[in-house]
Amino acid sequence: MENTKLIAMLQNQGFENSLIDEILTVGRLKKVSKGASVIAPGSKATEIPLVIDGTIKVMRQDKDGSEIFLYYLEGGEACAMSITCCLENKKSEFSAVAEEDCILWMIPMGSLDAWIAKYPAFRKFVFTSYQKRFDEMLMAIDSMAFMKMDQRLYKYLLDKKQASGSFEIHKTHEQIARELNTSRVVISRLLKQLENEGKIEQYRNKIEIL
Amino acid sequence: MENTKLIAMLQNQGFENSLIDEILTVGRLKKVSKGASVIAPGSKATEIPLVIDGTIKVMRQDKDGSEIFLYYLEGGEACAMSITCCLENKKSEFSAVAEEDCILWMIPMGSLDAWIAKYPAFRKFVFTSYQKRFDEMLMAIDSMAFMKMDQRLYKYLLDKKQASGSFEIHKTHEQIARELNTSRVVISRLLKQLENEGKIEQYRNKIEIL
DNA sequence: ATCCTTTTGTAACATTTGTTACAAACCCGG
DNA sequence: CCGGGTTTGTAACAAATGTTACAAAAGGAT
Repeated sequence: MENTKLIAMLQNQGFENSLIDEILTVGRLKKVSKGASVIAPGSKATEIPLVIDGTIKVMRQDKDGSEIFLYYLEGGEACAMSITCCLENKKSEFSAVAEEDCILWMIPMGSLDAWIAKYPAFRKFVFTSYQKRFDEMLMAIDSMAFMKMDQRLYKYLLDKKQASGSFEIHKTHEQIARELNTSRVVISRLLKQLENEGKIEQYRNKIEIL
Repeated sequence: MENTKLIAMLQNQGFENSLIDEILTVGRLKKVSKGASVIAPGSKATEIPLVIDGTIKVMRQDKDGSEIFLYYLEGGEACAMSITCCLENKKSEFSAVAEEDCILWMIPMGSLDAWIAKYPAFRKFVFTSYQKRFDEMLMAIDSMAFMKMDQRLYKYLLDKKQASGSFEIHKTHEQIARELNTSRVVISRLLKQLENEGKIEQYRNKIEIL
């Protein structure tokens, strides 16, 4: 049944039938359960993950374990970074973790360059993916450069709502603090503020957006 | 003579001879003097600038005129963002300004997709460009996310030294403050600190890196 | 219910960054 | 050499963020 969904997804991208065949032949299904790592930083990508189902959280990390949330990868999206990693044979600069249980279609890098040369729709797909990631990295940059933590937090909550399609966010203050690279106390403080402003309601392990 | 340099540059990329011919035929020379805008935010790119000579400063801006420095484009490099803009027909998300007098080769977008399909070396060039830009955006993200202003400032100075090949940086505190999106007083304070630590020496309109 | 762990609330304080104001130093044109 | 603009230095203070410490509340397991 995942196959059906995958095929629909590929057709939806306008992929040529022979390309779809190749993708199905060459790739493999991979299930990743919530919280598991999809790409570890420093690892070498040899396959490109295409998200069939679920959400993947992409983050940047520094040496001493701090991290900063960048964006979510959702159904139908591929990890553009992996594409370059594959083509350039470079190490991953990201870490990616399954935000929910995920189903991925792993495409080995071997065929990539040829597909780009051969299939216009694939070319378009690859460049559109790049564009999206660029945009999202720019959003992350904008947040960090131009916004104070209270705004960043609220934007984070709204983005999370958007990505999950739910008004309820199941995260602890500690987790949120990690993703925004700040401390738990700061997040508690600002969440309380947002609550007072009537923008959210708080429960244990849960925040509801109003 | 710019043509000689351009051709050498293209050959250096391993471009196929027929591709070089096409690039020469289709493109046009553009000179941009120091301080002039190369890409205004919100403008639509129809040509891709390839830097023959000089340095271009690429920044992100927000609505109220604040900006944040992202990276420099130097000789031999193309603006990856313009490529996606062209292919996707989207508006520019950046602003780019000539940091010094620049000579550019402007390549109209029309031929792009065909070249990517046809020339392996061009494909490689495009993806390498993307990779570089991604890396540099990540560096910018790392700075903002994980570093305090004093470190960011020092890194900024070292990057500028790297890009210009000179130990002397001809900028005012005000200009630096703008690029790091902070205030002049903060920069003066931190530069004084760096001076006390023996890392730099300050003069009017000039900072020397030791 | 009781114990234990996790999560959240809060206070007090330190550090970093931003703001305002003004003086001093420098540079250029006349 | 004398104004007048620009650049830099500095102080005093405000606001935002980070840190430490501890208490209270919630939930799960036995």
